[in-house]
Parts: sequence; C-alpha cells; structure tokens
Amino acid sequence: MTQKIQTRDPELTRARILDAAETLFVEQGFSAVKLSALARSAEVTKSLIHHHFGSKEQLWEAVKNRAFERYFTAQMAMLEEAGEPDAALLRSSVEAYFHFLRDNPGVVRLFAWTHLEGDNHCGELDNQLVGAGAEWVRQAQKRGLLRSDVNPTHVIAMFVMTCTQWFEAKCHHQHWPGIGSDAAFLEDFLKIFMEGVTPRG
Amino acid sequence: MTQKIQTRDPELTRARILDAAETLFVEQGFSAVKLSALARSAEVTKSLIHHHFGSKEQLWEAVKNRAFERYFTAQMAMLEEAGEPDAALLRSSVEAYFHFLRDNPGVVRLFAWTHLEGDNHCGELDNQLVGAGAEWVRQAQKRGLLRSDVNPTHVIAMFVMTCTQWFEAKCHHQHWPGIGSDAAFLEDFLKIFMEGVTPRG
DNA sequence: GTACTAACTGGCCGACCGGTCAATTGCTTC
DNA sequence: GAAGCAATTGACCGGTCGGCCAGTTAGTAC
Repeated sequence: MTQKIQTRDPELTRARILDAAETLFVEQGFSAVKLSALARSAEVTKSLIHHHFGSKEQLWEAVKNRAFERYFTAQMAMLEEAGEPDAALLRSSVEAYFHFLRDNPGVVRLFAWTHLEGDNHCGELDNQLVGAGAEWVRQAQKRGLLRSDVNPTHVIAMFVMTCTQWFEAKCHHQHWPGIGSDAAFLEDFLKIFMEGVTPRG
Repeated sequence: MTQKIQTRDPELTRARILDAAETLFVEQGFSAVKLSALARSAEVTKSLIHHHFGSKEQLWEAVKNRAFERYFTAQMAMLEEAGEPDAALLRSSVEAYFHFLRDNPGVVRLFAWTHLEGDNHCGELDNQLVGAGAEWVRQAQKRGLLRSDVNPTHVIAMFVMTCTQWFEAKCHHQHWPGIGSDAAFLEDFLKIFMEGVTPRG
C-alpha cells in the first residue's frame, strides 16, 4: 500500500498549508495575513503554497470551503437525527447549535470575516438548513405546540443570531457587569426564548 | 471672527481625512485600506495624513474614537430621557436600539471589525451603559413587572446581540427563505422577547 | 515688516508584498 | 535503469506599502 514514510507527501503538505492558513485567517482575516508568515507557520516555502493553491485568494476560498463543509456536515447530521417537531426539539436544537459554536470558535470567526466582506458564500446550503428548520417550526405551530403568530424563519433567525453574536463578540461583552458564563447565558436565553414561543391559551 | 474663506483649514482637513477614513475602514477593515487610496479619496496628500494623525494605526484609533463617541452620546441621550422602568420602557428601548443601528450601519460594521480584532476598546463606557440598562431591568423585576428568574444583564445582552447581529450579518441572512423586512423581524422578535420576559402568575 | 509656527507638498526610501521561474529532487511506471 | 512527472526549492521580480524629510507657503503675533 501507500507507504507514508517518505520525504514527499503532497496531501500532507496541502493539509499543513490549509491548517496553518485557517489558523491565521481565523485570527487576522484575509488582508492582514502575509504569505511569508503563513509559509513560516506551515513550515513550507511560499512557492509551495502557490504550487498547491494558485494564489492567496484561492487559498482563502479553499479554507472557507473546508470549514463551511465541516459546519454543514455537522448541522445536517443534527437535523437528521432530530425527532418530532415540538418545543422540546426546538430547545435541544438551540442547545446543540450553541454548543457547536462554543466548540468551534474558528467557524464563528470565519463566518464573521466573510459577513464583513459581504461574501454571500455558501448561500444555498445555508438556505437549505434554515428552510428545514423553519419548516419544523411551521409544523409545530400547526399542531399548536408553538405560537403561530410569528414567522417561523424569524424564530430560527432569532436563536441563530443570538448564539452567533454571543461567541463572535465575546471579547466585547465578557466584561459587562453581571454577565454570566456560557452556560448561564444559554440558560437565561432559553428561559426567555422558550417562554416567548410558547402558545397562550 | 474666524474667517473661514481661506486656503488653509486644518480642522476641515482633519475632518475630510477622518470622514474618508471612516468610509474606507467601515467598508474594508483596517488592513485592507491603503493610505494611498485614502489620500486620493480625501483629496489630500499622504504626508498630510501623517502630519495630522501620525500613523495609520493612530488614524484608525481616531476614527473608532469618533464613531464610538457618537454611539455613546446617542445611547446616553436615550437613557436619560427614559421614564419609569417597566415592560413598556424595555420595549421602546429595544425599538430605539434597533432603529439606531439601522440608521447607523457604519457603527455596526466598525463594532464588528473591532470585535474581530479582539479590541476591548470603549470598555468602560459600554459597561456603564449596560450597567444602567441592567439596573432598570432589576428595578422592574423587583416591582414584579418583569420575570425575576433571569439575570438582568442577560436580558440586555439578548436584545443588544440580536439587533447587532441582524444588521451585522445582513448580507448573509437576507436571502434566507421566508425572512422578512427589518420591521417584520423586529415585530416578531419583540413578540417573542416581551412574552419571554413577562412574569407568570 | 519681521519672525515664528503650523499646514502642506512632492519626492523619496527601505521593506516587503504576492507572485514567477528555472532548476533540482524524489516518486512512479514501464 | 530510463523516462516522465509532480513536489519542492531558492533566487528573484515589479509593484507598492507605510512612512520620512527637506523645503515651501499661509496665517499669526509683535
């Protein structure tokens, strides 16, 4: 088989470059990253980066594609193992989303950079996820398990945006007086959110 | 008095540079902005930028300071003209904050860039605002006008983060299937949020 | 008017940016 | 083992980046 004890390993090299690039892009964004620093960090020559990825811009695309693929894979998996659409499902979805972001801070920052760039990257996949989520809310509404006087997409948007912003601007609000831990905030958010989407007789 | 029909006007020059810089920084972030382009845009020479602001970094600080000062002035004004702490005040605060962000998209993006930079700039002033907001929530809770089993700071954080993210990532979720206008989203958010913070007997 | 200061200019600088290229080296195939 | 090719190297490129500086000019104080 493919003996991997060798002096050349293009796939490993690609992976090393991608990993180092993701780290730096996540930290600094596209413009601030220098190819020379990236090469040093990945322990390859600059030329090798161009050989494997063509240009800085194409490397940036490759990094985003890989990260977003991971994101969508995880989200789709969560979607598929979900059960009947009801309030309990909504709550566990929020929790799952929150924990995913907590455990993948790089993804959050990558999203943020692309948002600021006005990049509408990964639009279709995202629409698919949100569409599926909204559809579940709609079903739960029909069954009277969630209040039906709100736009289902807005229900999804509301918790997605809150979770995203919590981690995206953490450096900013972590010093707010009285602010709690991740877990404490999630708990309070869920209290308010779940109470807010509960139908009233 | 100070005749302003003159060939030299340092204050105007400073303002022209600051304005052009804010526009470019808001669009592209710090690293992507070139001093040469900025000079062209402000219709001054590059040297003049250095003369008035010292360096690119100091100019960036000046731009942020000016924008954040506007932000805090507006927020403080809103705070002072507020009345008794109750649910109606909370609702109108959310509306006011939402509309402020809608009308000042530059501020939103500036905040976003600084968050990503890990800049804890403007920490004290912000803490002050949040602290005051949380204190009002606390008072309303004591009077039984808001549910008291949630952290007051989290109540503030929740709506601030939702509003922020709505405008910050607009390019991203504006294409989500079924998403509504600014007004429609705000209405649905308020329905859920206000219902969520209402005390239950 | 003279002296002084600050605003402003144009030219220039070293550093370093992203990117190219010819040459070399290690694998694979036959 | 010869041939062919992709991986890899290091030297090198033109461009332009942020910043500096000597010199000029407009306003001000006396």
